[in-house]
Amino acid sequence: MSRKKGSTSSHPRLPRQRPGPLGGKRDENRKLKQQLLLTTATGLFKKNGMEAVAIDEIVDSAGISKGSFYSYFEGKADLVNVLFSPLRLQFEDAFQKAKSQMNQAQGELALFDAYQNMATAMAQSCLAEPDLILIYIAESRGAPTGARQPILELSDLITQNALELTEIAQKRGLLRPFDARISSLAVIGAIERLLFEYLRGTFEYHPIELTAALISLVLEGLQSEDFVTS
Amino acid sequence: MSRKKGSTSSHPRLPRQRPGPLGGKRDENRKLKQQLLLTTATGLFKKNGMEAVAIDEIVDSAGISKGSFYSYFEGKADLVNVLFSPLRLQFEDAFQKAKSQMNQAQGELALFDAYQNMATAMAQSCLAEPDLILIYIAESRGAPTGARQPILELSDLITQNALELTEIAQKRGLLRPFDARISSLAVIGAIERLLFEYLRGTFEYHPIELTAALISLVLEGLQSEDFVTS
Amino acid sequence: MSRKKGSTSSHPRLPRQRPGPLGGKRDENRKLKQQLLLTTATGLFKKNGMEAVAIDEIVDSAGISKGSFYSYFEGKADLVNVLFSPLRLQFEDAFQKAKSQMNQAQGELALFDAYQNMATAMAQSCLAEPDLILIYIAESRGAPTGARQPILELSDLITQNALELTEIAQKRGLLRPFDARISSLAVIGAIERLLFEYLRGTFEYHPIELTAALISLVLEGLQSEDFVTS
Amino acid sequence: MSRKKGSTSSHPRLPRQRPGPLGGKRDENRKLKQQLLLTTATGLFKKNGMEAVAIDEIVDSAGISKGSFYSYFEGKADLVNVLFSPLRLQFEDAFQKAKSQMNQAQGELALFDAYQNMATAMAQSCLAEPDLILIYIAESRGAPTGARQPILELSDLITQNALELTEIAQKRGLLRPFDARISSLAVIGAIERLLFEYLRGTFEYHPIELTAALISLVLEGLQSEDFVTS
DNA sequence: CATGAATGAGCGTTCATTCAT
DNA sequence: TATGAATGAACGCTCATTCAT
Repeated sequence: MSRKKGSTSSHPRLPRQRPGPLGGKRDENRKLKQQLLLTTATGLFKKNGMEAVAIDEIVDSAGISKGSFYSYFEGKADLVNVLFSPLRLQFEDAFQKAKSQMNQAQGELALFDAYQNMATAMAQSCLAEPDLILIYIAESRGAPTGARQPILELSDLITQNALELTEIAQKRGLLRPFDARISSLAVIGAIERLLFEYLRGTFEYHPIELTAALISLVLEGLQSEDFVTS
Repeated sequence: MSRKKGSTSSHPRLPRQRPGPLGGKRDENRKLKQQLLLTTATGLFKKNGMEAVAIDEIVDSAGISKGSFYSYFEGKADLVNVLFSPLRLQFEDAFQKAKSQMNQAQGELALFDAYQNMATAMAQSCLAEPDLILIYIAESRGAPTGARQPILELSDLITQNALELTEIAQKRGLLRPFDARISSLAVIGAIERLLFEYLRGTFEYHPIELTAALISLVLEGLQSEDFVTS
Repeated sequence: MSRKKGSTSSHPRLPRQRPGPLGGKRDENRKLKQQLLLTTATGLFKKNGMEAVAIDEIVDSAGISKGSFYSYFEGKADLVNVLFSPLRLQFEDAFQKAKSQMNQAQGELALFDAYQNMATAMAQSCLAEPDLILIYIAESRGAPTGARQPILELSDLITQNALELTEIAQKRGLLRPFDARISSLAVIGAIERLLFEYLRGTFEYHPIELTAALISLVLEGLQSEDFVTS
Repeated sequence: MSRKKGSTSSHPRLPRQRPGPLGGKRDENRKLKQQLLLTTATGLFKKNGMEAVAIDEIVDSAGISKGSFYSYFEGKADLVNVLFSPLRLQFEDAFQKAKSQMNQAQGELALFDAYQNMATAMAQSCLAEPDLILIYIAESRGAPTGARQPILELSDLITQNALELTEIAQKRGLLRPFDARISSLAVIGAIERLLFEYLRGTFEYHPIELTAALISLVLEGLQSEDFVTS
């Protein structure tokens, strides 16, 4: 008979709650190991792709037992979820702030500032976790496997918010009224591809120039008149 | 070996040649079944992703035995190769024609025409085989599995030729001398993403407008001054 | 990649190390099961030949799951390797000792002793693991499959060392200077065939008499003058 | 419904009888193709071992259809049977002749002659079909697969007759009364191993010297007094 | 609690044999 | 009659997940 911690969770399969007091030594150890698994998985996902990485590979590389893995994560999908959660929160936050700033902004300058702030925040997130971004870009168009779901959700989040921001910008006269779905998707596609090559190292570019190009893509998008003159 | 006879024999066991006369009933049947397998696989790849689709799934769906599969294709990788070969040839052809036309073109008009022709040819290829394009876009950033190789090669082909064309266009004064790698990647990224959403059906757009947008992306790229004025 | 992930990962997935303490229950159990698999495989190999025995057969006979098999061995070839390693070591050892003893031996008596010791050691090895010897003899001329490699290496080891020993014995005047390759191969061939029939049970011989015959083959080989007087 | 030749065979699975008149063009063609299959198979068996050679490989190499193969042979086992039949007949014949000659021989010289004749006949058979002999030696200790049965039977034939001949020779005083089973097996083992290495080409020996050694093995065996003086 | 041994369905691939054409 | 397409049971091997210790 398997001993079960009296826990607040009614879900029998969830990872057990931390055992010791919050912040205690056990809790800390738990977090360290979990982090180690996340980092190891990130490296392997980057190198071999998410589907090709077996849990055995992760735990062996991390020097942690497989049993432990399942006490930290429900499975691969959960690990990926945990892996991308912070990024997702940061992006959600950046989008929310941008939207509210834009709605409150009075002049064109304030609108630009809102974009600028958002772009900066996101760029920082990206550069802080380049491997994660690389994995995201590589996997975000893949088939909706269980493990890929968090990534697809992140992709949807980005797509949806980029669209909304574009629409706001158009309403506010910042961008010309070109079809917002098309222009937002084009901008996202362009950025992702550039980042992809940059982060893979295909591309030994001066980050500054690349950043400039990316920011200009975000800020000005495909607003030029030329774009619509087919 | 891979189950695989651990033998030194390099016998390739290539798909057998037709037995009957070249246009005979058997030959025709063979082609029909091969086509059936390709079509079935395409549908499954589209829905579930290439890696997730087992040979069993393909042959069951097609109502063909597993053994037969291996008389039509050498394996999964070969099937994918056969699947994408025509597309690849069409793209290679379009790129070659565009490059030679551009090198021979005298005026700006002729240059535009070359682009236009290429874009039209490619658009036709894409719209003729939407599922293939969808699979391509979904898989083209995945890890280099054996089966994925033809797709990655196609991706490289596109990337490389887009770069060369951009450079030619810049030399010929058609595009402003912005970094060709950045602008070609951005254009490809934008196009692929738009096609992706369009072909998935996320996006119920008038094909005409989308085509116009895509062609304008190809033709004018990110040439606007605004783009570089960060 | 036989079924085999077509991946660049070279992760070896070696049999896991014991988890508990070195002499603990788990460690012991591990060894017992590994031994069980080896013994079961030996029995099946003996009866049906190495190639004809499927992993399924081994694990079913042993009452162990297929997955477990691969935690004990890397594959069929590895199992065979592990199976024959001790024998190989014993033979290597016996050959080395014989060679060094013979090189140091002063009189003919000492030379004979060296042979005698080697023959005795080998005879003990053979009689301790009759099934292994039987498998070795049955397979040692087979095609070089992956799984058969350890056996072919053992065969080469024996052939090579028998030749060297014969040459030493000739140099030392123990054997007449007949072509060493021919006489060593003839001796090996004779011994193997005798052992083969004896171990199969075709042959209900007094082991003592057989042993005497074998030792005399080793010791005196084909040294008689008659042998070369065609 | 499969058309069945009215044939004398009551076995429904046997290869059909030749269609045209005996010796007619069809019959000749049949024999040529059958011979081609046999030759091709021999080459492949020699290179890769009998078990590893698939019927596909044989028919592809021979440029004959698989369907035809099964009209010439019942299967792999039957092919092997047909392949070794002539050799078997030659050996049976040589043994029979030797036995009757020896039983009728009056002096020691006549006995020697009988041996000599037999050895010569067999040597000719061996040198006429070296690949067959190589296959025989490589496979004759393998597990009794269906396809290997004719080879094992040939091996038994040789073993049994060698024993009988040895016993006759001992009775007639030609060989010393050492255990006939042991000495006959030792001789066979020695010969087979020497032939094996010679035919593989491991061994670039003057055939004349090798033949001399082989004949002396056959003729004088292990008759020396030394052999039994353990 | 941590550990890794156990499980077994699943994968890509092979092959002897049958049979429609 | 000759052909090779079709079949499907095997094979060697993998892996996410469970659970006894």
